[in-house]
Amino acid sequence: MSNPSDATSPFLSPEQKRSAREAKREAVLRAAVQMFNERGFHQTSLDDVAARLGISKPTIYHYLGNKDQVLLECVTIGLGQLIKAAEQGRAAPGNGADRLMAYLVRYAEINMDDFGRCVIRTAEEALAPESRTRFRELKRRIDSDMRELIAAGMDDGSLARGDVKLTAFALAGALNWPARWHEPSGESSPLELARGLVGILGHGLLPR
Amino acid sequence: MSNPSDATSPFLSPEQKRSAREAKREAVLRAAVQMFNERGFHQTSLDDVAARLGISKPTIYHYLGNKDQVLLECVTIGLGQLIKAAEQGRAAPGNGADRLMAYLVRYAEINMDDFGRCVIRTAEEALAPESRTRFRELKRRIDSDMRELIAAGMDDGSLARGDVKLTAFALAGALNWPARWHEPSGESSPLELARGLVGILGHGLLPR
DNA sequence: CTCATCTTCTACTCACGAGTAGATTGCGTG
DNA sequence: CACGCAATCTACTCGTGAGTAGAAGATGAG
Repeated sequence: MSNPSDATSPFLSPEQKRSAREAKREAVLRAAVQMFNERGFHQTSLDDVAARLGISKPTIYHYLGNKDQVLLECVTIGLGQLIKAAEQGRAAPGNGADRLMAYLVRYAEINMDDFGRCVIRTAEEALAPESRTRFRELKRRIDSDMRELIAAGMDDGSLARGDVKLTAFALAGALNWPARWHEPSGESSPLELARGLVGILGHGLLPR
Repeated sequence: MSNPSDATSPFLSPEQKRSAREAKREAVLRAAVQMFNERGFHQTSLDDVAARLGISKPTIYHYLGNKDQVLLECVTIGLGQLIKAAEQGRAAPGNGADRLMAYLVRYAEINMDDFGRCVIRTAEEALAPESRTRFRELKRRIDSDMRELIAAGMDDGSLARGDVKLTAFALAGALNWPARWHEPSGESSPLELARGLVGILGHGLLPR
């Protein structure tokens, strides 16, 4: 509107510059997270990441402080998606069980995506102490979100009563695991898989 | 019996020497796996492991070829325990569901133990290519063991029918996860936790 | 007694990769 | 025009840790 550079012009407004910078930062994170997921954090040097983007290592340092921060940003993005999913889950229609299931499906899907996979595959020890603390805090938040949804479902009678904490661990484990085995190029889509897993967890192994 | 060195003698028979050597090898693996679990593989140098045992690094190399082999041996031990558990599970009394549940409890317990935890916490990328192949083979074996038990239970009607492969992934995920969060020094014992988790998986989230 | 073998050590080498110094180019502003 | 700032590069430093060379002490065999 008030911005005079609607068309393709080499003269960028301050706002455009900011978002260009932001886009580059994100491109670095995206490339990094994919390589971390493919080859592992310790097997991926920042030189490798730079090469993938056709840039040099100091450029990465221009956008991000150090390798630890690159990883922390990646997992923070993934955890942010999970937090958002919990908010949406709480607002979903239906009873407690419906809301939990909606959340769980989304949770599993995120864990098959770039940043979500990174959250699961990242061992805390890989992070520097302060980053590790931050990582733990966010994960604790995710855990408490899940427990809250579970407890609500047990309270309204739409879920079987049981140990909330243990249930959360069982669900998290089952739905985190795809981050380790699911091949993005595989036959079945993340959504199908997510629904399948949640179905199994909902009904249990034993016949009804 | 025929061995003249029953009492404590500094003169060791060939057999004693062999087992002494074996004991040292195992001590190295035990120390290594504990440190890998605590601090992570990449954060643990063989100098660290040697220091923990009060020996020097070349001594480790005297018993094991290289760091990769140390890790491979550790996970192989863990996977061996899981294979053994499957054999015992197949021989357990009761119907298919009973056998599966017995196996699952044992499976979860192993994953809270030193070598089992290492299996779960070890990312394939950490291993050298040939070791990685071996690791994959063994894990595939574990997976097929579990699927076999599941399929048998579905066949005899003691388990609900469903997608065997997906069910195996859901169970494995839920029961592997404790390797990441369970604190050996925690309140509840591995056996209790294992039973709790298996109970949840058996009955499902929804009320019956 | 001597020689081979096993165990262990001290003291290296060497590659890799995180992180930095400092130059360069180019745009935008006073 | 000159200066500052953003973006990017080439070419380093430097620590760490895997793996090795080679010596030294014990033990047992011929």
